[in-house]
Amino acid sequence: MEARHLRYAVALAEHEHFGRAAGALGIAQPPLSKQIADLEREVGARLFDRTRQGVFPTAAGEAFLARARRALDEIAAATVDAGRAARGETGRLRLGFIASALLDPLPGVLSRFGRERPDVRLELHEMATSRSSSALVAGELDVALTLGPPRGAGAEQLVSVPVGRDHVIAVVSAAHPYAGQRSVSAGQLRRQPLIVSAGEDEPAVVAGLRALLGADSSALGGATVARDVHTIIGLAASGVGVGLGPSRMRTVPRPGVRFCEVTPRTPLPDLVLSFAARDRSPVLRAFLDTIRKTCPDVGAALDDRLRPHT
Amino acid sequence: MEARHLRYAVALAEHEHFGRAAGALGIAQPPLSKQIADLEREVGARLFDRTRQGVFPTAAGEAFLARARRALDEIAAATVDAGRAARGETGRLRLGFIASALLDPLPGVLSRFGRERPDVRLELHEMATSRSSSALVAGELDVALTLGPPRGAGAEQLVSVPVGRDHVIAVVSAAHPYAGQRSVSAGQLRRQPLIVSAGEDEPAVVAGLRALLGADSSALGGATVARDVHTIIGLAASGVGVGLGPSRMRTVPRPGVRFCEVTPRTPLPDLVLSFAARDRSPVLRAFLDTIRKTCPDVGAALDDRLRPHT
DNA sequence: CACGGCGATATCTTTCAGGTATTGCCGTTC
DNA sequence: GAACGGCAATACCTGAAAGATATCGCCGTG
Repeated sequence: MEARHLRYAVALAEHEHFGRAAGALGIAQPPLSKQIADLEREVGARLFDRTRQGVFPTAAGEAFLARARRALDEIAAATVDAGRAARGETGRLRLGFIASALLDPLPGVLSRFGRERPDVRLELHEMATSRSSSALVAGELDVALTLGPPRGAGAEQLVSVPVGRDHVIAVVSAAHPYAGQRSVSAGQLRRQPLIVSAGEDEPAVVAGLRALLGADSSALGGATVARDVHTIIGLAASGVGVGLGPSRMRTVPRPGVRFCEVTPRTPLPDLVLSFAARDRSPVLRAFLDTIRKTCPDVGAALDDRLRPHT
Repeated sequence: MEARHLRYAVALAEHEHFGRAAGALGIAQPPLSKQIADLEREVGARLFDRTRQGVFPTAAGEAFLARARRALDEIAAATVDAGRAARGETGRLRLGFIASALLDPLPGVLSRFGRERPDVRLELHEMATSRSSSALVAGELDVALTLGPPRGAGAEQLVSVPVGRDHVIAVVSAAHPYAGQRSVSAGQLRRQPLIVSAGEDEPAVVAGLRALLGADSSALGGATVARDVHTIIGLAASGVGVGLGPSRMRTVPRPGVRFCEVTPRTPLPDLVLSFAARDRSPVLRAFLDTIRKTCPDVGAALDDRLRPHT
């Protein structure tokens, strides 16, 4: 049995007349008669009563037609759904990210993406850089925001683009002596109780600070260790000491707190967007488009990475 | 798009391999490749990724396949459902009947039919003979049990078969002087308070009684009029008088009551089964079969009525 | 009784599903 | 790195069947 038979039966039921139904189908009457006859033979039951007043479905015909209409609806929906999926309007995007990405690029990216692709199911997984990398390689994530390029086995199958530069800044309470300064020097830091993060950013920040404070980094030994940047800022606000963290923490709105640059400027690993090089998923492409529109300076770099593979 | 395309896509998704899927479908590999290519062109999206490891649906392919599987299920169910409807296993039967039919043939018929055709929706409508007749002609009923053959416009389009003979019997309380008698004579009735029905059976019963009691039917003038046979029996049980009703009321189980024949035996109109002569509905045929099996003496009469039209 | 509308049948044409043979592309293996 | 092999795509051919045209048979109607 073919979809044609269903379409013909439905048209015949609608027009109650072989000639008119055939006309509506764009075929002549004899082929329609034959197709209906074939259908009835295959089903093993008469589906239509031919009377002088018109052609009407039998009880078996009604039962058949109910299913036929649903089948045709499914077939039509199949094409529509496939098209929507192909254009990336529906589907799923599994995003792995480090916690601090929630500070800067993610809020704008996610709200824009959610507006542009309301029917894409977003799955957000906060995880460390190394786990994101292996999850990407294993196909458990579609895209990731990590600190520095992904590392580990299979990393060469990934495409990575830096989406933002980052460096160490300090945060102090508004009452703190440094609060009025535009920047804080390494020497000033050595004389203060410090607050650093134990989160994903921590090793990078600590490494940066070691470089900043020089051989005499004993100040780090006594540093207060916070769970995340929010805690750093909270502790700094209450005057416990000078908080040190990634420049992205500036975006956390918090009264009674001042952010200062640290001199010399101490770079941190870039925030990096990465995904499987062979992934051609339209949802991913849509997400990359959103990234491109949200982070203007990323556009060219992304195009560079994508061109050679297409 | 044809069902073939859906079947091929589903098979390809299942086998993840053009050659093996084609084998399972009983065709060669090139036609399968072509059909899938045609399908992808029509849908306007690539549905399968051909990799060295195998052939796997894209996101669009997954969306398409979900619909395709449902469409194929509907198509398969269409044939099954049509077959069941054609065999009268599913559907609807609208039955009109006079109240007293609930006493005798209906309980057995309905319970048997319900057992044999559990998926047929039975619609029961108690109504007078004349309304059943017009409802049958108008196509609002499929079959009816009436008192006497259907009458009124269009009655000649109906087929009728008597399903049971009937006559007047009497009912009295166990304490009544007539209680021990096998039969009651017309003369005895003339000397007693009588209870008759005002229901559908009433005109027929009254007409029968008039014939029975002769010109001197003044006893009827003073008769108590009950709503239905249950009331007649109840009143008779309480000693109000002698109840008169159709012999079918014997089937009402009730202690403290005795039924007597009335002499001379006074026939009532037959209980008649009727349906539209042109109705070929399998559910109706199944119902007629049940009637035939439940009321053995009806079989031949039904066959007589059906043969010439088939 | 002739006519006209409608579905079925007969016959021919054309399209296209499916078969066979072959090519092209990789990945694997000596 | 060259030969091999597995796999999908392509080229080309064949046959079945969808569809067109012409006609028939059946009724109901004027």
